[in-house]
Amino acid sequence: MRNTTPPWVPDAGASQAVALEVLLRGPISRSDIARRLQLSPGSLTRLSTPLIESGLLVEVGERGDGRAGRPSRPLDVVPSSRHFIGMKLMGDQVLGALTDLRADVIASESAALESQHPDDVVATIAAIAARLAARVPAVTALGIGVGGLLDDHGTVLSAPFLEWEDVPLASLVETATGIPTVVSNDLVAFTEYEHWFGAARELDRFAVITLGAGIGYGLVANGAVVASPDSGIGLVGHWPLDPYGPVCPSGHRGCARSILTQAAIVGAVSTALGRAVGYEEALDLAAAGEAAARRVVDDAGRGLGRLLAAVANLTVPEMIVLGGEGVRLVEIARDAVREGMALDRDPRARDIPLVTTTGDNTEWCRGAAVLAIQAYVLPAAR
Amino acid sequence: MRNTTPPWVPDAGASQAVALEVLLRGPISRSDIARRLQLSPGSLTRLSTPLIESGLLVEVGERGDGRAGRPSRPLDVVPSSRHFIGMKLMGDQVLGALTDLRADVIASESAALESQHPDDVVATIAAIAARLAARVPAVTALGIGVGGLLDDHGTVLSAPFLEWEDVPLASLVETATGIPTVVSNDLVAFTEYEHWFGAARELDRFAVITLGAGIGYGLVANGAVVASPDSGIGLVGHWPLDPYGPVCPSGHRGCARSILTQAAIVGAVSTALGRAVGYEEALDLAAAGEAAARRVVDDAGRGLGRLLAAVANLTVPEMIVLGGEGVRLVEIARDAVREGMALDRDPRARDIPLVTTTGDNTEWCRGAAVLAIQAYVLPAAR
DNA sequence: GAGATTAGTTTTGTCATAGAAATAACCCGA
DNA sequence: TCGGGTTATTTCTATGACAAAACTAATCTC
Repeated sequence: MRNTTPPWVPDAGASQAVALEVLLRGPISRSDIARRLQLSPGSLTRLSTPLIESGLLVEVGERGDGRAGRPSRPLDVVPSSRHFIGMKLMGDQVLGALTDLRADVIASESAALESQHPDDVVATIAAIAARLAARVPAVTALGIGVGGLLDDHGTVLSAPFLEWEDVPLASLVETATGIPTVVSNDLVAFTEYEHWFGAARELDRFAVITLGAGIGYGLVANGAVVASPDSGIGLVGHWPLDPYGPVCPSGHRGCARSILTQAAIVGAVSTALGRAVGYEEALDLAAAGEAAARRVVDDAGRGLGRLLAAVANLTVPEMIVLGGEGVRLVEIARDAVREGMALDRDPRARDIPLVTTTGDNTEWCRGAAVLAIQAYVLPAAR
Repeated sequence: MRNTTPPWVPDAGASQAVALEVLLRGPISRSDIARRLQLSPGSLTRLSTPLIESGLLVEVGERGDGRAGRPSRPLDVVPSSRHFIGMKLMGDQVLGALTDLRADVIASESAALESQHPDDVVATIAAIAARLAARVPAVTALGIGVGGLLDDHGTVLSAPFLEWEDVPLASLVETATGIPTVVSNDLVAFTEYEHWFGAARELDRFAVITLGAGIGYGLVANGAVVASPDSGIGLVGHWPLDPYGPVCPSGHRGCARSILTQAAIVGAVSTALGRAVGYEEALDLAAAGEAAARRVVDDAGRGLGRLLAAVANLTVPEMIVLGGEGVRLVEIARDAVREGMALDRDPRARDIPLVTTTGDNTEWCRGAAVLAIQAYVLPAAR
């Protein structure tokens, strides 16, 4: 299984920029691109023609939007001209998705892990990749999101949920599959997805919070993801939200993990009701007005609101994207979230739009696919 | 008094980039610039020669640093080739400083405000500017830092400490002085200074916290200041630091303003001792081991530490710069600061260097001067 | 003093770009 | 229906910024 896809653009430089502009800003006319990139109209003809001839771009239906003048002939990428695979590595299973050039999911697969040994994990990854790759002529690149600490070369420095240390995952997978592979932090991947193709597309500043087994956080400022070697530690997990709240395993009182995680909510509601309930059931009960569940969910919502206020105060985002498997909490406890947010927020400060994603599990895979797309599309940084 | 300075560089583009590189990275050899800007050595000769001939750059003493090969002839800007004025506008007075191209202070002046009426304030500003400008052949640009909300064109939208709303300060001052004027938020200015010429020079990510009458905050991420229309509200002022702390005027318990400001510390120590003490005296008492002062100062230090932890967790900075008139608190309560920071920080997360500035009042002026320098030096953004 | 090494200059050819003018394709009102 | 206004795109050409390569310069090492 070899990578047979043609290169992204024949040459680097302005061609790259034009292609990237079309990839990111969807159908866009030559003149708009010229304005954005500060190029002359003539240059745009010269640059776009070979990209169209190579099959990467196409002219899509004219846009006669009622204005005077010759209608523009917007350009768009052919999403299906390249395919990518994005995977999310979890403690007990691997999720994978086959996507196009815009990270839209074409097919998805998953498989349970037999063990957490790197060899088994790589074999599982390769098996999923093979099944997904069989559906298309070629897969250009593969991205894997891992919750943990990583270096820049795709080595997992530390992933507690797998009990891994210093596993060169990218090169192992690349060898096993023959597909160029990038590995990065799952939250960085998720954030990149929102940045390139998701709800925060085109925004210069936004934050991401995910709810689920843990609390995830990602940040984009000045048009790029803010990442550091510490990304992956989960720095907001023990954020103090409620001085009178429950105690978490590390001994913090009322920290984000003790209030906001699925386990915390399930535990609190189960204890209150004297029977085991699931996460969705807990939210359903709260929505139906059951007093104990309502209280737990509202406390969580208020805590989330305070966390959002903290993020908003320190990073002045234009939007906050909420995601993760547990994101329905935001919907059920929307008033409490707003209330908690108002507590720590100056009334003069502008309202930050809160956007929730579907909470679908393939979200993580799309994020990982974006990593692969970026590795293919972006000028190689040396 | 007219602006007679020559333009920054004859043409835009690569020349700009070379000049900027030299301005920001101090003495630097042609070959280093070529590497940084991805230009060929030949291009560097071509680009640097006219800049040297125009008097902007000079070759400074050779650097034979023991390595083999021909020694480099580092280039540097001539700081005294251009002069700027930076001002800090306060409720009762105006501070001004005359600086060179690197925002180093040549002379400083201050004057009390007769009233807060815009006409009086502008007259005071113009008087200081005239006295400073008399010391040099020409002043290229003038920058003013204001604590409050501003728009992009130098209009003060809201400055509570002056009771101003919608005052077009930049154009008023420009008319009164004849010097091109920019007005911006004082914290943005301070942050730009640290970014361009201060302790955080060259860093890609850092945060700034200032202590004084209020608590200031600034952020640089991905190599640029993160600013929003909300910059200037003072969003960290009511950050919750201590659930059992004192109550601030807005009714928040244990918020940053109620613990960290000079007024809060002075008030707490004075109450405890039953007599009025000043800020420096309160810190002196704490340093000398006086129990009540020690306790107040340590509480403040711990609170500051928790604020720093919050900033560090959400913005993953490479450094935090601490400044403002009250910055000596950090020195006196260093252990408490570290302790507070450790409370909310994952032990696996890397240590963030804390750097304190002098707390000198001209710091704010240098920041404002950097605004003027940037307005002159940066390619005009359209 | 020869060779290695790094810095900077000169020279030359290429190619990307802007600029201008032409063409295309629409709208609108007469 | 036709011509004028308007915007998009193309064609053509001249400029000039750039890289590449060869060369000079100035040091260190052996």
